[in-house]
Amino acid sequence: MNQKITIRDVARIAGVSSATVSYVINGVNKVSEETKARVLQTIAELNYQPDFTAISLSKKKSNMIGVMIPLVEGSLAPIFRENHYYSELISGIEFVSRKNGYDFLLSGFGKPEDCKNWVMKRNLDGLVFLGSFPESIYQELKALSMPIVLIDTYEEYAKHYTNIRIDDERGGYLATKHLIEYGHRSIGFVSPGPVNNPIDSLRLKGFQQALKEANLPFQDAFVFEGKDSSFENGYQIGKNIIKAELPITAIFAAADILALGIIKAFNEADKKVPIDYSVIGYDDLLVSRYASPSLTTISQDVFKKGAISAEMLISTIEKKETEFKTFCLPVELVIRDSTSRIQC
Amino acid sequence: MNQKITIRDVARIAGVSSATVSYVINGVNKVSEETKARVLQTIAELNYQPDFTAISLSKKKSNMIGVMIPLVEGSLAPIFRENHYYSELISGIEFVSRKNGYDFLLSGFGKPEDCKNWVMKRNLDGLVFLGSFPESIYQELKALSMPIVLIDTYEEYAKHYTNIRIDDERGGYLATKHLIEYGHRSIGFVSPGPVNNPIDSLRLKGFQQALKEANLPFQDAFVFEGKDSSFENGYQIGKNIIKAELPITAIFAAADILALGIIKAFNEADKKVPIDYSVIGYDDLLVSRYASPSLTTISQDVFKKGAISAEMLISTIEKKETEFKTFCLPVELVIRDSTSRIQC
DNA sequence: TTGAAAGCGCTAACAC
DNA sequence: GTGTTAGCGCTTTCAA
Repeated sequence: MNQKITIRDVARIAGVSSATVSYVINGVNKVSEETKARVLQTIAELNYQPDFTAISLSKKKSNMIGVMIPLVEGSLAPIFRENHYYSELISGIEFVSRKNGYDFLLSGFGKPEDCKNWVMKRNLDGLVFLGSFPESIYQELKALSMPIVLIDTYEEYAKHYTNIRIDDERGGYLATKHLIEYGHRSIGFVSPGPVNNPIDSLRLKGFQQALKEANLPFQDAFVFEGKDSSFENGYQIGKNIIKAELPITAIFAAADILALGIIKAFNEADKKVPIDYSVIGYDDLLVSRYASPSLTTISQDVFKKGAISAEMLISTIEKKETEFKTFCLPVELVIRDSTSRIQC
Repeated sequence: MNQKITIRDVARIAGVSSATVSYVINGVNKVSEETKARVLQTIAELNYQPDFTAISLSKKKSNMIGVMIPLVEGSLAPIFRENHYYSELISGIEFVSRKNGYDFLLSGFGKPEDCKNWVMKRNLDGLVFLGSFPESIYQELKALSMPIVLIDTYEEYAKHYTNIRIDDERGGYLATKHLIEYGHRSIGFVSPGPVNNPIDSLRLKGFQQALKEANLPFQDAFVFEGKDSSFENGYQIGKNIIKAELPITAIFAAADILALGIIKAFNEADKKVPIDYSVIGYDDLLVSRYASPSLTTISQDVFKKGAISAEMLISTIEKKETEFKTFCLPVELVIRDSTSRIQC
C-alpha cells in the first residue's frame, strides 16, 4: 500500500514548512501569493487529501453531525421499514450536509447517557433529533454548548432550541375546508391516538376551526380515537364506523395510514369511496399516491424539513447563527380520488 | 464546559501510567489483576470515554464503515424517496454495526475519485456498495487492501469480492409456478427495462423454466419491456396490454411498482384484478401490502441482506474472515389478493 | 511572511 | 508487569 501523503510531504516538496501548508489550506495568516501558488500546485500534483481524523483531533471539530432517531425494540429497522418519512428526512439532511462538507452519523436513541457519550467519543459538531426525547438530554447538550436542532418537537420547551415542525393546525383546517367545500356537512374525525397528543390536538383544532367558520356543529360522537398509527388500527376504526351507522358522509383521518385502513374496511362492507364516503388523510405517504382510490391528503415537504434542519445546525456550528428559531413549515392540500362532491 | 477527561487523568488518579490504562482498555500485555481492577474502577468513577478520534489517528482505524449509495441528480433523495428498499437495507447495516461498536457513514457515489478520497480522509475501515458502480473503484480499493462488500452486483467480476444478492431466478420460477398452479396457461411477462439486464434476465429465466416444466410454450408476444421501474411506466404498459387484446389471463411483473401501475390501468379499463387478470409482482414493497387488491409478490429479506453485508464486512475488517464469499439469499412467494384461480 | 515546536488523546515499541 | 517516549497528521501559538 502506497504511503499516505501527509502535509509534511507537501511541505518538503514545495520547500516550505508544514505550518505554511496548513496556512494556505485554512486561509489563515497572510501567505505571499507566490508561496501560496507553489503550495497549491504541489497539493494538486500529489493529490494531497488532508486527513479529517487528524484535523478533528487538533481542531476539536469533526465535520460530522449526528442524527438521533427513535429506537424501536433496539433497532432502527421497524421505524425505517414502516415509515418512509424518516428516509426522506434523512435525504434532506444528507443533501445539505454533503454540500457543506459534513458527514453525518445515524444513531438510534437508547439511553441519554449513551447519546452524550457517543457525541463526545466521536467529537460530533452538532446533533439533530428526529422526534421527541427526554428534555434532560437537550439540556445537558446545551450545557456543553453543543449545537442541536429539534424536529417535530411540540413541547413547550421547544422554543428554547432551534426547532422545526409543520403547521398541523392549518393542515387540519385545509382538509376540513376541502370537505366542506365539497358539500359535506357531517364529517368524522379520526385520530391515531388520544386527541390530547400535541400533534393530533392541533389537527383537531384546525378541524374545529373550519367547522366553526362554516357554522357547522362539532359533535363528539363524530370523533374516533385509535390506539396507534397503523393500517390495522384504521381498518378496525373503519369497521366501527360502519357499525355505528352514523349519518356522516366524509372522514378526515389525521394520518394517511389510518385512512387507507379505513378505506379497506369500507370496501369490504361494500361502501365505495368516494361515492358513499369521502376520505381525506394527512401526511401524503408515498403509498397514498398508489392506493386505489388514490388518497386526497395534506402534504408536507419532508425533504425540506431535513434540509432546513441541517442548514440551521451547520450555521450554528459555524457561528453564522446564534439565535434559536422556530420554523413552522407550510402544508398543502393534495386533491386526489378519495374525495368527491356530495351527491344531492 | 468541563474539561474533557483523558487517559492521563485516569492514569494520574489510578496512580499508573497512561500506557497501563491503554493496556487494560485494549486488553493487551498482561496487567496484574490488581492494577487492572484499580484502573477499571477509576474509569468507571470518572466516566471516562476514550476519544475515538485519537484512537483513529494512532491506530489507523476509525471503527467507521462507509455505505455507498447510487446518486440520482446529485442527491440521495430520489432513490430514498421512491424506494424503501434502501432504508431497509440500511436498517440492517445499522443494526449489525451498532452491535459491533461501529458507526457508519452514508454517501452518494459521485466520481470514483471522490469515493476513494472520502475513504482516505475519513480513515474508513471498510465499505459496502449498494448497487453497481464502475469496477475500477473496487479494484483500486482492493489494491489499498480496503475491505469491501458488494450488494446486488451481478457482474462476472463480483465473485472476486464478497457479494450478496438474492436468487432472482428462483423468484421468477416461484411466481410463474404459482400462476400455473392457479390454472393460468397464457401468462405475460413484464420487465422494467430490457430483459438483457442481469437481474431481469434471471427473473425471465425462472419464468421460462416454470413454463417449460409445465409444458407451456414461451411466446415472445407475451413479453413486455418497459423503460424504467416506475408506477407510470407500469400504467402505460397496462394500457398497452389491454389494447393488444392478447389472450392472456395472468401477468408476472418483475417489479411491484410496475404491477401496481398495471393494475391501475386495468381498473380504469374496467378489468378487474384478480377476476379478469391475475397479477403478481416482485420485491414486496411496503406499498404492495396496502394496495387494493393487495399484491401477490416475491419477497426477499432486505433487512437480512443489510445485516449480512455488515457482518461480513466487519469480520473482514477484524480479520476473522479472509475469503471472498457469495451469498445468494432465498426468496419467498407471498400470496395476497391480486391472483386467483382461473375461472373455467 | 514564514518556521519551530508544542500539543490534540491515544497507541505501541522498547526498556526496565 | 509497568513506565518512558516517540509517534499518528494536523493546528497554532510564538518568535524570528
